Amino acid sequence: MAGSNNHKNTEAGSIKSAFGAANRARLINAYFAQQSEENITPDQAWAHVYRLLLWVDQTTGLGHCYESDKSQPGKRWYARSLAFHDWLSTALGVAPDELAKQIDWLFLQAAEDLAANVIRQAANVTAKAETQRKPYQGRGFPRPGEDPELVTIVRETLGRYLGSEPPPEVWDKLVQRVRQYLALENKRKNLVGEGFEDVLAQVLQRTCRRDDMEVFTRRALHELQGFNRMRAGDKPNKVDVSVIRPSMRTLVTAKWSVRADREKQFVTDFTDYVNAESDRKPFEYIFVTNEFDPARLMRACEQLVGNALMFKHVVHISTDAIKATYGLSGEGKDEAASMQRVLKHIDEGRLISLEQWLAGLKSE
DNA sequence: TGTTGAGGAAATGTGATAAC
DNA sequence: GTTATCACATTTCCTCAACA
Repeated sequence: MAGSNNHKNTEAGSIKSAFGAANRARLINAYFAQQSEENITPDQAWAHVYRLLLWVDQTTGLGHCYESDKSQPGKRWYARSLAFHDWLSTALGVAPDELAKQIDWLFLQAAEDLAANVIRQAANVTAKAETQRKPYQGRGFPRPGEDPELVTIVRETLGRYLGSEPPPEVWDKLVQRVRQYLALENKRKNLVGEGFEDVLAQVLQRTCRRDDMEVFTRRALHELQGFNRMRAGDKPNKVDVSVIRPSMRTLVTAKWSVRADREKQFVTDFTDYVNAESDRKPFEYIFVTNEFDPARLMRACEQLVGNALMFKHVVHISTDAIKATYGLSGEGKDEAASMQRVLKHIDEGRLISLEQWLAGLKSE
């Protein structure tokens, strides 16, 4: 935990970067503080990750397990999203229409902090903007936030229900609120990236509880025990999550989901790790993900370097969720085959659940 | 010593096109 | 007609140098 740059972020009510590392750490701590001790175990790890990070797709209302555009009604992943939603709400013990409120905790909290920050600074900002606009006063410059098209849409839709014409400031305010509402969803990306690493690190530490185990996030490779500095001038290679024990060094790449161009990065990162290794002892490379696409999972499980498998394990937040989501479907021929292969990897212990990985670390 | 702004890095999402 | 790939969009936070 030490080493994070807290600045003035710790005072409650004055959060500078709502989505930044310091506030994320604060929120994750707050989340676990309200959990009962007996709930913080490997078998509940998936639930903590999903409660903290998983969200509901705004367009379908269902738990997000695949890209939104492919999960629309009528498309192949809509059926699977329904199955996933069913599994998840059952597993968490909530009604399907209540799920949205039970998950996405980290984002909802951070968004609240962000909104509070905007309000706190609003007066300041408008005052500043006034002085900036002063030299152009009276020349009919566009007002900030002005959006005639959006106003037209609202006006035409409401039509005769609109009692009287609202003043321009009210239109501006409406436009601003709509903008903010739509923009909010885009900010999630920032949380799913580094936030996933933070949550994993906390889950690791809190469920394993070993004195001889250290967990780091985004630490430079050469600062980890037994890895050399790279050539001077090269930019340092940061490891998403690392688990250091006397018996083994585990380097983790954590990606909530995978995209083809990012798959290549796994191999180049691994090559860097191998080249930097200086203790002459083996280390593990592990991939933790919440990806549901069968082809992508299959490739990760089967990726070779030289003639050996690259990842010691591929870890999924919940292999039960995968099984439930795939169900009996599989429309394309290739896709059905990929699914079968992923299920086989689960049976054979190549693709394991977060619970299995944590239990292994704990009892080892 | 503290603040500010520019540029960089990193993340996922999306649309177009190529390949099968 | 589907899948893979590419290129780019969008957003935020971080770092570092310049400045008051």
